[in-house]
Amino acid sequence: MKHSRNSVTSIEVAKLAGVSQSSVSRAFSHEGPVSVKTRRKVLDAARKLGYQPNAMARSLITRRTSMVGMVIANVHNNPFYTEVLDLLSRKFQKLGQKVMLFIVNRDQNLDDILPQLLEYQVEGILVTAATLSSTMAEECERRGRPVAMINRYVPGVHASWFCCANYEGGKMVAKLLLDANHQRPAFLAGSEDTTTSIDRERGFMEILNQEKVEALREIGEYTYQDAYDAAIRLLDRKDPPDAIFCANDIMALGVMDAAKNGLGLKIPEEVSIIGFDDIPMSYWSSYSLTTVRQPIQRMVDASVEELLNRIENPEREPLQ
Amino acid sequence: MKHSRNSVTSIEVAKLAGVSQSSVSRAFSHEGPVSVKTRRKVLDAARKLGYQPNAMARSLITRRTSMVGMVIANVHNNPFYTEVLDLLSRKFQKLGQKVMLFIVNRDQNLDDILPQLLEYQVEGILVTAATLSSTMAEECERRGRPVAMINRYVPGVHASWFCCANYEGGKMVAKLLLDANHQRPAFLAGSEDTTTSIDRERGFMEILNQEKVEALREIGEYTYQDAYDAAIRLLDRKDPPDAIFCANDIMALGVMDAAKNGLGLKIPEEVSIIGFDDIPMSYWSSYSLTTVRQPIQRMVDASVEELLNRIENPEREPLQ
DNA sequence: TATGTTAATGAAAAGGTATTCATAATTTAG
DNA sequence: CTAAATTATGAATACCTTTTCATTAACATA
Repeated sequence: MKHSRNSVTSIEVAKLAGVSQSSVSRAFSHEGPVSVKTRRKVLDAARKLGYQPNAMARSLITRRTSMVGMVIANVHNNPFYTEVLDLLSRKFQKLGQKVMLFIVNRDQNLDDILPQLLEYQVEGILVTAATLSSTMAEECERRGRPVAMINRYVPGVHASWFCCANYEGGKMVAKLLLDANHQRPAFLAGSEDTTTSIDRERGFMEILNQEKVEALREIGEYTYQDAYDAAIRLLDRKDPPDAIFCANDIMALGVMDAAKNGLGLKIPEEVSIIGFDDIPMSYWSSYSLTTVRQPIQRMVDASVEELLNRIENPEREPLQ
Repeated sequence: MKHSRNSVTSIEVAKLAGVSQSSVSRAFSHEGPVSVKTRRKVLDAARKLGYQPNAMARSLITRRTSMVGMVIANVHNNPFYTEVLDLLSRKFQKLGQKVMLFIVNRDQNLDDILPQLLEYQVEGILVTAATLSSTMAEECERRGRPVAMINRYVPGVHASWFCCANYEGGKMVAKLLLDANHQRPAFLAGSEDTTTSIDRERGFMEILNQEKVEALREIGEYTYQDAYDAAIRLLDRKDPPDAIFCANDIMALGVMDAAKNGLGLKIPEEVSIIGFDDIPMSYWSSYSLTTVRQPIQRMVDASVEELLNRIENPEREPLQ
């Protein structure tokens, strides 16, 4: 099947403008010596023909693509990552980077995604809310394609990562609850294999253990419904908790609804609920959720800038 | 700045495998006659060197990129489009298409986005919740890059579009309200320049006009907060509506919170509220919103399939 | 065994650009 | 007004593949 995309090339533009192909190239790349006269001739001809440089051909010779890969999970069930995605995309756009997007499941293996990104010569990869195997991360780095991660990290691998202070956040919540005289806190974990949940819990328990306060524990899967169900289990026992710290906001909202509407409990009189993320919905008047804010804009800015910086200033001889 | 991405080429693989570069290419492209022996030699050598074909070089000669452009707005403030984005991305992935993503503002001009997509040789463009100028849409089509739109359309332009039955949905809601004996309905419009809001309102008003029922009207900007404020204005007047049909679900949630928490009204006893989209949050027990479902999966499937189909079977001679 | 078919291989070209190098045109300095 | 320095230009090359074409190897048929 012949695909004869009627693409007009720089040669045709050159012919029409009465100059060489080199001059066309120079007129378009905002560098290189071109007289204003030929530049004008070229741009005129280009407009007439609807010419536009071919980024594939250019990247072949410049060895640059201005493309980055973006791998993100949890977009559909966690507004926090929706916002991350939004901010990341806009930030990359503003800095002139094209984004090749892959949306995956949180627990999905990326081993078949990464090769695709590398095949398309992305210059760097940003991974969010998904976990990269250490071999894969190293493979990318070895090929000179830096990797930056948001809210994940791979121990022992040379990749940049940007997490908010999850551990400290957990501690903060524990102190807050103890100060408010809560006797029987609970932690509602997200998935067991995410460092965010683990670190928040670790900080939380650290303080509670220090004060010899025991805590209940339940697990959800980072979703509203899972959290709702877990909250019912938690609150329906003989010795229910008087405060629940949730691994993220979406879960906290599920817990609030379970307490309020499911069991008719008053919040915060009968049970306090605390989230993590500070998604827009936590402000909604049906919830007014107490939560720990993640500095999302700063995390996005920092990760993007680090990634682009590592692209522009590659470490010497990444391989051997 | 020399960017010496230590990329290993097919030539080096050929050398190591002791075959010609052509054979390397054939071994990787799952077509073409290759003996199992040479294929094995090639793949061995490739693995040893960490070789991977360069998609840029390939696309240059095949004139195919397997890349599509995706332009989407309202991702951060409307979960409906978050889900559209998620489903679209996964669908494209499943069909072997790479996605170049642009997240824009709803009212943003796409005139600087489209050239970037064309420059990178995307084979088609999918636009969602953003509006494409007719000249731009035609420009794409003229270049043989089909355009498909979800929930938008450009009159008189040869681009595919997929909207749910907004007009009929609006009529349906009006009938529902009249059947439930509502006397004083209101419509809360989203932005004035989106066909979704316009069409839903048109259907809604059509039925009300038929029955000589007058309707109140307010405008928000498709956001929770705007809708909240508009609802206060609407419900705080001497002659408040007894039912509010909102242009989308997110607005309906804002309206519900305004009615319930802001003004202490009972829903649905004192005022009925109806949304449009059927986002997950409409199920949440704090809301239990009545809403019109958009067949999101079908819209996504249809639009993607149509787009890819038009890519594979281009109209004869799109230009003149 | 000789001949005709098919499969496998390598050499070479093509795809559209940026860039180097040599040459030509222009400007500046002397 | 000439020499030197600078700027502008075009021809040719390189980037890394896929694909065509011609050639060779393998195989089956007569």
